[in-house]
Amino acid sequence: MGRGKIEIKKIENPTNRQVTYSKRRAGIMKKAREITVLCDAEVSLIMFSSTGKFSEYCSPSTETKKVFERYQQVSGINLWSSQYEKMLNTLNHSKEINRNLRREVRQRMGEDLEGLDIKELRGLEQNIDEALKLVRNRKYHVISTQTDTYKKKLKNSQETHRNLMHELEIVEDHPVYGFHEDSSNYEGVLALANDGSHMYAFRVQPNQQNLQGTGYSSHDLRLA
Amino acid sequence: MGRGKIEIKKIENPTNRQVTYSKRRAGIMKKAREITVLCDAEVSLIMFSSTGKFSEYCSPSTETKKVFERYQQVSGINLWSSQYEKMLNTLNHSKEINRNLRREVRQRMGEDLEGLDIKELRGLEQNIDEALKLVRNRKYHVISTQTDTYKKKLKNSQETHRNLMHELEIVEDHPVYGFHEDSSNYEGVLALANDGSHMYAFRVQPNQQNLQGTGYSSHDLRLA
DNA sequence: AGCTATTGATAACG
DNA sequence: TCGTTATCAATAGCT
Repeated sequence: MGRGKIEIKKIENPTNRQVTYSKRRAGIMKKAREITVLCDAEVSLIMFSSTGKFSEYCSPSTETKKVFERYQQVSGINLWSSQYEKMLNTLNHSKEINRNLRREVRQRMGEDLEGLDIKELRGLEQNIDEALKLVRNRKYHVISTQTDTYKKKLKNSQETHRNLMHELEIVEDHPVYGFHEDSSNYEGVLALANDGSHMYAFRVQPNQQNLQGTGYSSHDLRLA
Repeated sequence: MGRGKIEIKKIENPTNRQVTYSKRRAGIMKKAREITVLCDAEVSLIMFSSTGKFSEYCSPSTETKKVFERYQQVSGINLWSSQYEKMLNTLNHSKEINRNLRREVRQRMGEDLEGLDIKELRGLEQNIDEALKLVRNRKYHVISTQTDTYKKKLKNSQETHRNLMHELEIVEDHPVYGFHEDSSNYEGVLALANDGSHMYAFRVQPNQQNLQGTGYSSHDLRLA
């Protein structure tokens, strides 16, 4: 079709090639459009010219993406194997780390110890023992900091109150009236710090409860 | 082109439609082949007939998969977002769990305690204390089991030896000669169980050393 | 599937 | 890139 038959082989003249590409691209696009309409077909056509210019046609009822998915189903070719498998590996890796971390946590809680030999048990014991000391120290540190704060607050409040009394010229001897609530709070902290009888589930990550299989409270793990 | 012009709209007669599809499919395939050769282009053409029959053409130099990848790059459309994003979510989720587990482990080692209040510290302390007891119990259990085994072995060996002596009619009084090695092993176990001075890194998952950031030994974590 | 009259696509040129 | 046109190619309708 044209002013003369042409051989089907690469057009060496780049200008001619580009012109021919444009014309034939239009033609093939039209054909694609026609076949989709006439024959109710689903078509995806993607073209890159030799200069890298990209064009596509896709039947209106669908998307290129959908066609690809269907293509994948029919052809059995996994289009995203490279990306997908990479990620799958990463995921499996992450899950394995997860399993191991969970096991470590359980062992640090005194569970799942069957697989450990004496050496490991001794290591674990020492390690936990040290951890206990560290946690105790930290607790005492926090407690003392907090009691100091309360003491200061109390002192300040008392002074403020006393000054207030003076200013109001009520010089009767009501020693620290009005501070009952504060001082009870202060005692509450001490009680909290020393009372070891109240058992509750220690939960390091309270926001984790909805995640699959990751209630981290000691209680949960002990029951699992 | 044909014995008469036709309107470009769906052919209602299914037989006709199928015939036209076949003919035009051949035509468009040929066009695709021609443009790839003539213009040195890269082409992917995928078609599904109304009956679901699948055909494809792809320029010889490449693969449909490659074309898709290039398409994705150029169009900016993430073709496998559904699959991919799902997995990405799972991965991120897994990583978050991981982070939290790591934190839990660190806290159970007495690190990273700054974020915990008194209540939580007390919970952690109690929890670790209990874990310590459990680990100790387990250790003693293993030790006693192992010493029992050694005792039995020793006894058996002595008896065997004695019988042997008898059979060889060497009736001189060499009490348990030949058992020096065994009994020293037995003592080694006890020494191992009671010697608390020898510091070494407890490593729950020795096979994890190559995984990113997951040397689980107490030593590693303490230095991290 | 073939055939062929007819329309459609396009190569060459302006 | 665009229009024209002579020519070849595709195909609609029929067998």
